[in-house]
Amino acid sequence: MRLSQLFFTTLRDDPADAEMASHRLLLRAGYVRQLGSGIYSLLPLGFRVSKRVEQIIREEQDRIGAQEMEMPVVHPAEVWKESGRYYKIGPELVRFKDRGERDMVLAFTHEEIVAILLADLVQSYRQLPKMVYHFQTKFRDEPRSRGGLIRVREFVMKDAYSCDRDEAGLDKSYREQFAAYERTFKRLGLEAIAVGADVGVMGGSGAHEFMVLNEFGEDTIVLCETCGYAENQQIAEVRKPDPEPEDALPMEDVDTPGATTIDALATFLDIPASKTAKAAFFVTGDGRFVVAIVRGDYDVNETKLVNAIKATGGLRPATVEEIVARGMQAGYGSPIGATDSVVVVDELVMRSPNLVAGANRVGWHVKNVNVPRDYTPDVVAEITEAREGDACIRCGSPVKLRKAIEVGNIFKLGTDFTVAAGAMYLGEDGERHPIVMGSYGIGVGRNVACVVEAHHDEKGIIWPAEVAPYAAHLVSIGGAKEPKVTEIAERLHARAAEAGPRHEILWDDRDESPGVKFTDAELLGMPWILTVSPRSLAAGGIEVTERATGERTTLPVHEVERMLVEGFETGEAAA
RNA sequence: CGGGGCGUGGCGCAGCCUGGUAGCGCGCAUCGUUCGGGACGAUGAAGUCGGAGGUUCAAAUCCUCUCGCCCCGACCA
Repeated sequence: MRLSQLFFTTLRDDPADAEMASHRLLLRAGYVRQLGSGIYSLLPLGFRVSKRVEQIIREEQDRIGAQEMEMPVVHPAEVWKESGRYYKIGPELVRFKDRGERDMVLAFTHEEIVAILLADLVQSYRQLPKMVYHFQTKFRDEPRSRGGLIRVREFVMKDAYSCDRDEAGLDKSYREQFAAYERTFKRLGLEAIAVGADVGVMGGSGAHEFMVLNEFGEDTIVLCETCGYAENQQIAEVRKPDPEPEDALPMEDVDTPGATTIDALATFLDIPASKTAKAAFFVTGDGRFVVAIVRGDYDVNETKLVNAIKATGGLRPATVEEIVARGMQAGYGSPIGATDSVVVVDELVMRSPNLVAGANRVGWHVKNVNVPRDYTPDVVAEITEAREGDACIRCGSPVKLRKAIEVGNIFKLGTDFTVAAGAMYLGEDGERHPIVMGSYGIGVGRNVACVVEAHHDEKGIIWPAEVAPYAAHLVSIGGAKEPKVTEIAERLHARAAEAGPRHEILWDDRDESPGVKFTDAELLGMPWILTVSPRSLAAGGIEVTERATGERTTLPVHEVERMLVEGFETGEAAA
């Protein structure tokens, strides 16, 4: 490809609205352009990278026997009503009416469609297992997109679905996908960590998320470097030391003016936060009022809380009026005397004696509160957020908390979707059974951005060879005045093109100064930069620079021609 | 949805407070000189100042509404 012909432009200044390196570089180097919030165009360079990423994913899916297909982006809402998710998912699911006033939705994901196809196609256990996948656009009207391609509203996802006879089959499919993901991310040049994850609105019995550490990540993962334990903070548990045993003392009101926070309370009474109880108030999507109690030195983990009370539609913080209406006082709250509330108490509070809790009176707390002596929990569960330095649940070493980006996930779905769609098969036993599904997603654009996050320097992108849009970037210096240079550049360019699509190179044939060309070459990030100039020819041929290391060698023209055809990955260039 | 910020040629920005009819750098076009690390000179093109309404003799500037984008939070396979 001649750079002079390419549909793109590089920017000399950093775009104002790009905080992450990947976003800034992809914009500056002319790989993507933004159309709206969370909506992007892939320019030819970005499109090529995207296709290379897809190809890696495809090869690894094919390797485990998944079959590529394609499902639609626009669905009749009926399908989503049957599975129940039409009502379960909020405004992220885009709804509209077609000309016939029929309810329609934009594809949020494709479990429903697979389940319908299964109901249609599969009758017998002999037809199972099956695994299918596609690369298809999803639209999720997220409340807030951010980070360039990291969190967008419209994106292409590889979503695969396993369809098995039973749980054992699902386990096998799940393990195969797990392994395929490990190979995929390795080939993409990403260090992805598989962490245990919450199943969320997908339901099902188990899930892993593949996470890449990144300070701009939206998830926090809990890691143990000693034993390798890794889980999303949403579900991660840690060992909490047993409190010192004490005899339960009688409750006693204590005047605590202005102490509306745990910090203020602990300071005022000169006690550790671990001797206090913290109350948090929520309202569930199904309208229940929830008081969650954790010890003052911990925070409430909302995901765990949701799971503990099986709250459909999630949680929102309660308003002051809602709290007061149930006999409690924000800032001085506790379940003592509360009415019309679901009281969820963390297990650590249950075994912590004589805590200071709210008196439900402004300015007052109560000392020596003991549960269940002083109030009755409706639910006792582990609902705290793991903290940096807490003891690993497995080995007891201090854990680390790290921000991370989710580059892929795998879910054991079970039979919810197939039961809803009536996707049953006739088993060897002569009985009808629901097909057992798993679902496995990888966001393509997010992975492109993550590759750039992991592979760049202050000058620009450094593509791993397997995802680079072109095999090499050819810089010719001297322009029209140097017919010999131009002739050789033409030849290299043509030779690479003849060798096939994966060998194609990008030739900067513009009439620009060498400085501009080198700068752009480094910004664009092809793994190899080939320089042909009067100087290089005098030195014996073509200057070959490895983008990642900056190592340079000058090789004879015929040698470079050979490499263009046979590939650079073999490593001769650096030798 | 709550909080904060920003919309002025393709990109980055100034001008707004204190109204007087739009400017800088880069980029772009033409010509010439240059040519191994974002060259130089000359000439030139390009802006409904996000949109609507209002105040005023006069609005990029003041007021009201509105749209969009970014960041933090809420949210989130």
